[in-house]
Amino acid sequence: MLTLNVLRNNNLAISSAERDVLEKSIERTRTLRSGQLAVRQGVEVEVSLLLVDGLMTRHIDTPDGQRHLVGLHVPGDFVDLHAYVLKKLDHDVAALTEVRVAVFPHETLEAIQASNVRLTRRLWFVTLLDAARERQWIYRLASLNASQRVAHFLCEMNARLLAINASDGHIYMLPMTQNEIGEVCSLTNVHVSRVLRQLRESNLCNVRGSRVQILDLGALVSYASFDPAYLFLNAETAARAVAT
Amino acid sequence: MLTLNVLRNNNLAISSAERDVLEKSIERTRTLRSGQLAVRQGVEVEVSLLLVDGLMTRHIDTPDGQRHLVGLHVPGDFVDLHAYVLKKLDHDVAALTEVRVAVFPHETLEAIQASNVRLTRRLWFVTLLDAARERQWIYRLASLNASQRVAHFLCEMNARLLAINASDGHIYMLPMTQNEIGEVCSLTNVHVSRVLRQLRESNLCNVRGSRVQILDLGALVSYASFDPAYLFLNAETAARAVAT
DNA sequence: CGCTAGCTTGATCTCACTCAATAGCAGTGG
DNA sequence: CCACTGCTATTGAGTGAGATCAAGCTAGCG
Repeated sequence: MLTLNVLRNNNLAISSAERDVLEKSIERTRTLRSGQLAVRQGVEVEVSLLLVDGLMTRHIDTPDGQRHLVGLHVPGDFVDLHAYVLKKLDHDVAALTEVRVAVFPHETLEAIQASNVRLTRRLWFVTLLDAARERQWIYRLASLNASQRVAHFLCEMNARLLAINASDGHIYMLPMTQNEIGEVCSLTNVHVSRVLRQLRESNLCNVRGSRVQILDLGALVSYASFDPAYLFLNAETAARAVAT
Repeated sequence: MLTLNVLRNNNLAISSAERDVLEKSIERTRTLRSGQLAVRQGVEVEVSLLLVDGLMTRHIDTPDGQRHLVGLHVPGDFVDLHAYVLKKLDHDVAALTEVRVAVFPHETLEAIQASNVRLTRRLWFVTLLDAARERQWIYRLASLNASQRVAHFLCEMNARLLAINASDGHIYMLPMTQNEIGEVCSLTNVHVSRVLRQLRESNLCNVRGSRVQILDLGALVSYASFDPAYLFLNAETAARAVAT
């Protein structure tokens, strides 16, 4: 009963009975070291992974060896549930930090789909939640400037970590290098450094190493035009994600 | 039996029996005029729409009145099937041209989900196909320069229109203004104009008004780093999408 | 102690934006 | 028939945000 504790305090409307069903579907847990690839683009897979601890990325490699993040996962997220349906993914999945994942064989997911309409809908829902976040990432790249993008990303992570009690609303740990933040926001590490200084000097937030401290959440949210609707949080969490 | 003819020649592995089931789920068809909003962000909906004819957009409005496309739909696409699961969307859906859509009440989709596991999986699949395209749009914005982005977009549309026999592999109609292409690629209309000229002068493709003529598909694909894997086309269509 | 990875800061450059002017074309009405 | 309006596309000139290149700096760690 311990593995899926992370699903207890989140915003998914999953009942404890359903959590038990999922818990029973876990074949085993795995640990991946930082940087390790979990799923490679184009390779057929037969299991899906739920992230229990750490951070994982979805990223697309470019021909010139760069990579770009198209998703970032926190504990409680299925990192590749869409592989249950797509079978082959259009992107890589990798561990950003050392992580622990729960392994769900697709056979057991098929059993759930055949027997439990409501839980199936919840699983479908979380795959579409990923999609909603991806759309917002498009918006972020298309409409915001460098510092707004970083601010928006920091707001998103704050909101998502709030939902799993990994942020107190103002301070959270984000074990990412400035280079990796750049891979999210499509900026060079050099410019991320400048942007973080600017956000610090504007008294919006203070990012030092892995520690993110939001100094003025309301101002940061407004600066980044952050609206957490796309995260489908419960009302209380959504409120905390935008103001004190 | 006419409405869903568009599903006949595409890449979805939907049997004719399943197409019949879908056909019977159509409550009615609607016509929307160019520019008309079909779904507004945040408003609960009870039907989903399948695009039968014309082009539709998914877009996010910015606070300053700009809009950015996060998706573009061609005939045969469900434009908001994800609303069946999410209930409220995180973005708007609008008609780009005059369009005809088939209306699927969510009740009938629920009936399908309760009774037809395989078809449900196909529906889930197409919602995830949208997500795969959205990820590629992130990649496009993050990794490609202006002319590569436009080239990539033109390759994508060629591939998708090939799948529904609306492109012969080199020439297709794309009723979009340069401003709208800019909303896809995050460029100003002025720069889109320059980019199209550049692509024309490089003998890659010739875009005039609504007519797109690809002069050298192999070169265009290579220039844009276009790999159609994310579209999950059948092998034959995928091959035609990248070369003669 | 030296090595390496990550961060910081400065100088320069460039791609795409902004502003602005012009042309083409369709529709509309006198 | 032409004049007028509005939308779309084109082209030029100037500007700026963020990239690139390069040099130090800091801190953890064998």
